[in-house]
Amino acid sequence: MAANSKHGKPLTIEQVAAAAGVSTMTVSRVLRGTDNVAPETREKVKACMDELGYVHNKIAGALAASRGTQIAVIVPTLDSIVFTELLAGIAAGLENTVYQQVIGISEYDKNRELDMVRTMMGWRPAAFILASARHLPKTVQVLQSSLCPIVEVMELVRNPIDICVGLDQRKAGRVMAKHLLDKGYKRFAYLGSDHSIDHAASLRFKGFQNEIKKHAVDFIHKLTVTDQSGISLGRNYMPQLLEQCRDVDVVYFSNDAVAAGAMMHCLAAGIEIPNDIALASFSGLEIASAMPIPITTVRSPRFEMGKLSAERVLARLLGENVTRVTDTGFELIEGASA
Amino acid sequence: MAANSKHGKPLTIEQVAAAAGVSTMTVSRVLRGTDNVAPETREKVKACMDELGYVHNKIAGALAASRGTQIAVIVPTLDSIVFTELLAGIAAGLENTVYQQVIGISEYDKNRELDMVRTMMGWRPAAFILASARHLPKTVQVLQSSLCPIVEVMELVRNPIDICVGLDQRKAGRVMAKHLLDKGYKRFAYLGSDHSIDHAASLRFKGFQNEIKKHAVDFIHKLTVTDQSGISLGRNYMPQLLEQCRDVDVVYFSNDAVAAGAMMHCLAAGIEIPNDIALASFSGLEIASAMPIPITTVRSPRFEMGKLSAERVLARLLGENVTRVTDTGFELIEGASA
DNA sequence: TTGAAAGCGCTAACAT
DNA sequence: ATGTTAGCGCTTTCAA
Repeated sequence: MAANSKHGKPLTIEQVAAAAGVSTMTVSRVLRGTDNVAPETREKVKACMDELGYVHNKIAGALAASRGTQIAVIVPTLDSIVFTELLAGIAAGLENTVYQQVIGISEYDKNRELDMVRTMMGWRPAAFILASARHLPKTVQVLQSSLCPIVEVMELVRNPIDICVGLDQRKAGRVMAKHLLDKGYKRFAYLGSDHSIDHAASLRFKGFQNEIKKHAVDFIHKLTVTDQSGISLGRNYMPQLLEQCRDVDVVYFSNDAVAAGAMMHCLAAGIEIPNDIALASFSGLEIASAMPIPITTVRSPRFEMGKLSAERVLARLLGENVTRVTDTGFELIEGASA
Repeated sequence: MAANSKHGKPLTIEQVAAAAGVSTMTVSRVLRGTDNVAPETREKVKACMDELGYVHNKIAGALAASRGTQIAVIVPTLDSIVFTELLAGIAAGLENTVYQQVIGISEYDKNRELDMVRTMMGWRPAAFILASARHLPKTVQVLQSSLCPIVEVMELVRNPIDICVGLDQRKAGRVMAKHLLDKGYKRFAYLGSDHSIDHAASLRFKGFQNEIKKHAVDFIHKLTVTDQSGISLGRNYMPQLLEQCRDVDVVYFSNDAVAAGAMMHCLAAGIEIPNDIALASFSGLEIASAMPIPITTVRSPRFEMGKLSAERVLARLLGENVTRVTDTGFELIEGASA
């Protein structure tokens, strides 16, 4: 029977030590699985911990060892599968280590990001992983002062604060533009969330635009809105886009959720894809391939990026030398929408 | 200029105190915004903290105060918007308090949930919020020994461990069944993820089934699969369902993502909704209303449940008396799919 | 309004 | 293989 803390206060190592007839240090060793403890002693201590229902106090542990086991992760939102898959990747990379991720949401707001960094820093995390590459100068300064590994993930940058794992967003735009040009499309439009919100999307836009400009064409229309990015954005603004420019061949979207929403409108309105209009996008989400007409898109390896970020962090924490910038690449997925 | 820790180790309160010419206690008071500190002293200390780039060490703080400011939240997955909206609600409820949520993912696995609870308990959280109502007995025991507020959210239960905020899942099923019966549907089928995985979905199924049985009908077919719940599940298994029973009027789904996937198949296959077949579901997700034919569904108030959970926790932490069980209700949303 | 002393529960570093 | 000692950086409690 567990005789755990009905006494008001949680148990301490000392009580376990007393019960097992050993010193607190021995219990501490068993707890951390370190050093050499005699197998029988270990078993005895473990039995006592079980019976008493003792739970290791990591607050005291982290203070004494002056290092934590939390990895602070900041993502812009959890509303996009892109970031939840990233988190799943990080979790996978951290599996079977002493480290755990602690998630913060910045809501695409740089000031909030700074607040989050400060708050999390209070818990003295072992490392930071940020799913963005644009920060306030102050944020960078605070991060650097922590002297711990810092990963910027998703977007490839030349001069990361510390470590970068990402893909070349401009190139993703270029590649899609090239693909569409090769297919003979000439009259392009763009629909997406506001570029000041989603920096990666704006880089893709620029990459795309640069490519088509090489062929002496430009977007004949660009509609960006400050609504929350997602299916509804595409569903709600596609009619407006089509009204504003009837002579479009193909629409490029900021991401698959928006493209899916736009396709919903087309299906509802009897607009034929890709005959009346073609659609192309970025992300490689489940929904893109599940649509009645699979969406032509570019898949970003979110899970892999998350896993790699975690691995970089672990390597660094072990004192290993680590590749500072990793281009994870991406994959063009040809659907039937273009 | 910030002269922060280039010295290797992070700054301590002591160094701030020295710089400001006060005791560490005074700095501590400023840090926590408690007690009475002379306004001028406060300003002076704050200025020093800013200049030095000091970040409050919450590990030491939590240890000394023997109480943490983290709220442990465990959700089954982040792959469903249902849970990310719940988290957003919790975050909203915690806004402008000293508390922050720490998120854990159980992956619908009760053993993992126990592990998570134990791990999180190590950080001595101020409270637990669990987005499920079924736990291992050991999990319940460990939770109870923590003596802190425990909220079970999403599913309404009679005898919660401590506090419950949720909706009556059976009733949600019943209400939809009634709605469909009223519309004259008679031949029902079901498609969803395996009931051993998603307990709430199985309750809705049972509620639905009980209601139709009152009218002397039962599901003519039920297809449950262990694939990960989502759009793909509906998209991939709808053909199989239709093949196995061609004479169905209406299909009830475990949730909107599955229903949306199924509708994708129908659209692709030229099956007319709701004439050839009607679809009905549960969740009230963005995608349900964005489909070319909006899906008839039942909306669960995820955000509100999250917010309320946080509020209950805060009230309890303030020593207030708290309603133990709250039925948040739900809303039938009539689309065009049934 | 401010300060001094005594821990919070654990672990590093050094014995033995 | 196990124990002893001295903190980790903060807050509590009590005093001034």
